[in-house]
Amino acid sequence: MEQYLEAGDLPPLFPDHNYFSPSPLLPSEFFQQEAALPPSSLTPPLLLPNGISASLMEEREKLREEGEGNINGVGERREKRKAVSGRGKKVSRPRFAFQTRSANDILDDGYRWRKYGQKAVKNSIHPRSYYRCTHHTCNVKKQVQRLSKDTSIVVTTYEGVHNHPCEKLMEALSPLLKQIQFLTTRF
DNA sequence: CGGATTTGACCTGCGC
DNA sequence: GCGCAGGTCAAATCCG
Repeated sequence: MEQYLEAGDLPPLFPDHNYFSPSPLLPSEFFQQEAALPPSSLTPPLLLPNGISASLMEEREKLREEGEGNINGVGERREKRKAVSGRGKKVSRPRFAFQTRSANDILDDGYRWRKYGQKAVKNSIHPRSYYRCTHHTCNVKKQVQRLSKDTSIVVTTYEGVHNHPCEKLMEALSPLLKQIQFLTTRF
């Protein structure tokens, strides 16, 4: 389900950024604002990019794990990709996007992200960056792109839901939790 | 030295 | 079938 952002349903922890999405927008609507992208290139709601299914992604993950330890050549990689292509049905993943007005591209949302790619976007001077959550069991992704129309605005698109607590949030809360625990045992 | 980032190659889907 | 654009991979490189 492609989600709208409701008031009070803000993404977690944006200490240094001015949240900037007063009206709910779909991810595709954000990119429609960005005239850089022709409507035909907009990803339909809830589908993975390029129509890759979640099951296909899982299969690729498995292949990557199996291939761990040996260095795969390009040809071998191609064979493996061929082996998993065209299978699985399209499974939807939750996606939502929002805008922030910030000089910094990287939002501190409390989660840890590893950058795995960057692509130049057509008709836009700013590249789009691709990030994956570093938590080993979590395959949430996000895309970060600065609007070419208004370069002070960063559009972040999240894909998937974290299956683990936010590290920074837990870190911030732990002294408080300890104190509560202490007080409840005393009284 | 290990984890994160960079970056060119590659894959896939889509429109013509 | 071909070319283009978006998304991903993984070797090389960087950095703490």
